[in-house]
Amino acid sequence: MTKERSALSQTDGRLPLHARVKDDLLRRIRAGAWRPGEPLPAEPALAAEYDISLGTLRRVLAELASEGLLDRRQGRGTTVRRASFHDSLFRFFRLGDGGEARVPESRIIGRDIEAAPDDVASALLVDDGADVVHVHRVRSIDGRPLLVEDIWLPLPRFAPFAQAALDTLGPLLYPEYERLLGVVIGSAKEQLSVTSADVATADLLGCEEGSPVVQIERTALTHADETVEFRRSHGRADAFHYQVEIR
Amino acid sequence: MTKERSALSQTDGRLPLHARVKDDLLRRIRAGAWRPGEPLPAEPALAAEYDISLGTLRRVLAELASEGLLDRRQGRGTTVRRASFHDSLFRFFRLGDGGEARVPESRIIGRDIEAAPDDVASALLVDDGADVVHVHRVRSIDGRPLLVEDIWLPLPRFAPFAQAALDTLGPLLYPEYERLLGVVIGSAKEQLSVTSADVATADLLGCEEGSPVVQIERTALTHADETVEFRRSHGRADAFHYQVEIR
DNA sequence: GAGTGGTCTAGACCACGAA
DNA sequence: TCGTGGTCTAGACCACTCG
Repeated sequence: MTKERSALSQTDGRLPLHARVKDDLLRRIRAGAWRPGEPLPAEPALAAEYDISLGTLRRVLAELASEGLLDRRQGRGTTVRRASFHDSLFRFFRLGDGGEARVPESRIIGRDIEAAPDDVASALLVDDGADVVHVHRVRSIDGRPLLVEDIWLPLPRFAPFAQAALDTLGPLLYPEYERLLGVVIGSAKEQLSVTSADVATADLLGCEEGSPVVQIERTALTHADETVEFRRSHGRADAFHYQVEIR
Repeated sequence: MTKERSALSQTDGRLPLHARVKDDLLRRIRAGAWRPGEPLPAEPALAAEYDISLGTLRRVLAELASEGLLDRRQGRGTTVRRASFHDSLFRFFRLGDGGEARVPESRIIGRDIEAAPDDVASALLVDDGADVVHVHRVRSIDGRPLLVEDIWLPLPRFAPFAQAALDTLGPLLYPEYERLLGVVIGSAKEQLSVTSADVATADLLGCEEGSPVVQIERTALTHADETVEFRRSHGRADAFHYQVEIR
C-alpha cells in the first residue's frame, strides 16, 4: 500500500515532488494563507506537513524566493513578499534631476461612481455599465505636472475607498487599498503606446492639444489573480524615457 | 595547514563557497572559456576541480541556469546559452496581425566607414572621430516599412563586416557577427524615447516630417561586457506598443 | 538559549540522449 | 550501454534574530 501525501492531493501526481509542493505552496500563497510579513511555518514543520525531506522543501522555498514571491531571512523566517514595483512615473519618465526616489505629489481632481465604459469593463472583467469608482488625478514633482491618471475600481468591493475622505489618502494608492480593504496588489501588466493629448489632458500637463503623449494602461491583480484596478495614465512624450536591460 | 582551493584563488575568500564558485564560473563564461552550445565539463569533473561536493556545484549550476546563462539538459550536458532576445521590432511594435513570429525583411540603404559622431563614440567607448562602420537600413514586414535603423560598429574589429558582400547578409545581424567575427552578443541595454521624424526618416517610414516617432537606442555587449554595437532605431509612434509584466 | 534559515556534504536511484 | 543531469534523502554545523 502506497503512502498518500494528503497535502498534495490537489496537484498533478505525474510531476516531480518538488514541483507538486511548489504548486501547492503557490496556491496557498495566492489564496492568502499568510499575510505579507507574516512568517510561514518553519522548514521542519512544512517538510513534515508535506512529508518530504528538508532538502527538497528548501529547494522549493529557494525557488519561490528567487522568483520574488517569498522573502527568506536567517533567524526571522520565511514570509510572503509584499509587491513593491516602482511607481510607473519613475519607471517611464525622466524627472527634473536624476537621483533621489521621491514620491510624486498627487492631486485628486475628481472621484465619483459611474457606469463602466466598455474598455474599462472589459479590463476589470465586470459587466458593461456596472458601477465602478472612478478617480481622476494629477501627479507632479515639485509642482510640475507629469502624469494625468484615470483609475477605475470595481464595486462593491471598493466601496470603502469611494467613501474615504480625500484628504486622508496618501499619494500611493496601493497602501491605501491594503489599509482600507485588505487588498494586496500582487502583480500588474502595463501597456504602453503613444497617442495625442486631448484638451483636458493637455491643459493639465501644460502642453498643446494634439501634442504626443505616452499612454500607460495598467491592470493590477491580487496574488490570487483577481483583477482589482485599471488605470490609464498619460504623460508628456518629451519627458518619456525608458530603459530596458536585455538578458 | 589549510587546504587551498587553487581554482578559487581569484575570488573573495570571505564569501560562501557556492558564491565563490559562481563568481569564478561567471568569469570563465564571460571570458569565453566555452563557446555557446559546447558542453562544460561534467558535474563530477567540475566538482573535483573546485574541490567541492556535487550538491554545492549543482546548486551553483542551477542558479546560473535560472538566470539564463546556462542551459542544462539531461543526457546532453550543461552549455553556455546563446543570447536570444527578441528583435526589438517585435518587442516594441504592433504588427499587422497578431501571431506568427516572422523575421522582418531588411533592406540596407547604405554602409560606409565614417568618423564616429560624439554620441556614437561615447556609446561605443571609442575616441571621438575614430573610424566606425555605419550601416543604414529599413526593416519591413510584408513590404510595409516599420523601423529605420542606424547601426555603428567599432573598427578595426568589425572590418570583416565592412567588407562582406551586402547580399550575403541575413536580416538578423547578430548571427552575422558570430559567423564573420566570432563575436557573440551577450546582453543589451535599450533606451526608449519619443522624438519627431526628420525628413529622411519620415520619407522611409511613410509618415509626415515632424510626426512623432519612437526612438530606441541600443548598446549591445558581449558576454565579457565589451561594447560592440550601438544602434539607433526609429519607428512610427502610432505603431508603438509595448507590454510589461510587473512582478 | 531556542529557533530560524544558510551552507555544505555524501550518497542513492532515475530518466534522458548519444554512441 | 554509458555518461549525463534530475530527483530526493539524511544529517552536520554555522550565523542570525529575538525574547
